[in-house]
Amino acid sequence: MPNGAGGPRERYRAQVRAEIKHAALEQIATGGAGAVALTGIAKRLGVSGPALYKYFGSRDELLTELILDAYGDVATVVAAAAEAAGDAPARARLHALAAAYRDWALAHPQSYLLLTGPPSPTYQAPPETVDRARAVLGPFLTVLAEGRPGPGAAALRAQLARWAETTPAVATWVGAFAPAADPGDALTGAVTAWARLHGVVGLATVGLLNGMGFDPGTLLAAEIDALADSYGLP
Amino acid sequence: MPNGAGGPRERYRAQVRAEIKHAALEQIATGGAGAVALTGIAKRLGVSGPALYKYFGSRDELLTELILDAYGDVATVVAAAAEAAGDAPARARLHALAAAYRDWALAHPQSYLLLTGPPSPTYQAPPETVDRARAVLGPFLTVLAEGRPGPGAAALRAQLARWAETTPAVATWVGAFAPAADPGDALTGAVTAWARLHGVVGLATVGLLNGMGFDPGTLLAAEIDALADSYGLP
DNA sequence: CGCGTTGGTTACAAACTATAACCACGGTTA
DNA sequence: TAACCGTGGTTATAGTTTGTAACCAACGCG
Repeated sequence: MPNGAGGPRERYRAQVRAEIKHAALEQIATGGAGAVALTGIAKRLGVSGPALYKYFGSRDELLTELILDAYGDVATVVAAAAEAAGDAPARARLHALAAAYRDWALAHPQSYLLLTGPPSPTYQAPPETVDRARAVLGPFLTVLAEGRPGPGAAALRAQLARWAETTPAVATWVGAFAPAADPGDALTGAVTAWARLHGVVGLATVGLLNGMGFDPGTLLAAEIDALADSYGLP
Repeated sequence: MPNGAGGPRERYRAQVRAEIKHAALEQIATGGAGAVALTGIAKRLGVSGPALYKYFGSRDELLTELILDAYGDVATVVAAAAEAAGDAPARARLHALAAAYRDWALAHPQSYLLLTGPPSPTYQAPPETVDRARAVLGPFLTVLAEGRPGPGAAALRAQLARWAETTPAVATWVGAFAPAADPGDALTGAVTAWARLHGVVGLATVGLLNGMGFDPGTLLAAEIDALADSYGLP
């Protein structure tokens, strides 16, 4: 029964795995997900070639773990922002969450691309990613549950309410982050916020906003403010 | 001076280039941009290997051309929607433009990913893409020039107005699509619409919206409607 | 103190991009 | 009409990449 520390072999194994992931993250930061080459990592680590296959079964397995780590990072950052925002007005808290998301993404653009783009043709996203994504969106659920969607979102709200009714996992998820709220309202807000975040951040990380004479943060702030308006957040 | 038809050599060359691009698009449709393998295309075309280098200098050069073609396709589709919408109310026209964009993206998700994601580490986006992107956004400029941004977008509007003032190409662009409008207002609307489009469509094409119990089109409609609201479009 | 798991190596297969050298056909032109 | 040379095609080759296979050494555990 391996405890947290484990034997010395396991400790070494964990450390080497961490080093591999660290080197892979450097590759990603410079060249994107496609630049993660196992041989390159091996060279950088001083070992050679197939040794890495003792630690990761394949390149995709390594990428999967990096993706899950990245999701965890952004979830942590967003949760910390929610914590730090304390009991500020809902609109201010929403802006804080969005800023945390944006800052993380713009600080690690290639990692964000890792989350939002299929890195390799053979890669298949693991199912755990949906749980991680829900963890990221949780705080938004909490904040937006304090408002109500406008009439234009009625159709969306109906679909999401039905989703929450028919899928227990979703109901427990929204229950965990917005206990007293109407699930349809909260989900509508979170999904909309997600789309607006990705709209700005996705374009920015890909570089399509470069040279357009405005700051992505300004655009995102406007988008989030409009969302707060239509939700009637104070 | 090559006329439209050109000599027989040029005709043949153009046809083979088109066949290569067609095969590449099939590869993209199934496996994404990373799946474009020159050897695979060569096999499919019955020729072998390096023959393709007589038509495209490199894999990236082929991808570049595909990207420019895809931008052209989107621009055409959106322009056609603007044409078809005729003189309907501005809100209806905006929805028509957004639907055209969404339909194209969801019909060719991998091509959309080609536009919005760096396919390979070595790839460098060509400068023509910005012109193409502006052509796509043009009709949005026209429609949204009929409204005015809300107070929450004041900072963004100021930055974009300054951009239009300092960059002649931008001024002529907005002048072509929204002659009588205030550039800051029109640009704010187009950029915001672009972000909302990409927010929904980007998430959908990557598959992150799968299994979430709602239709991306519904979300996008709500987003566009909210945009029309804050712009005061009839 | 030895035994076996674990980590590491080299060798190899397969796929890919890209270059080089070379051949054959066919359109253009004298 | 006939030579020419440019174009498209070939094979051979170099260099990377992901993986697998076989083998070796060493370290930790009982």
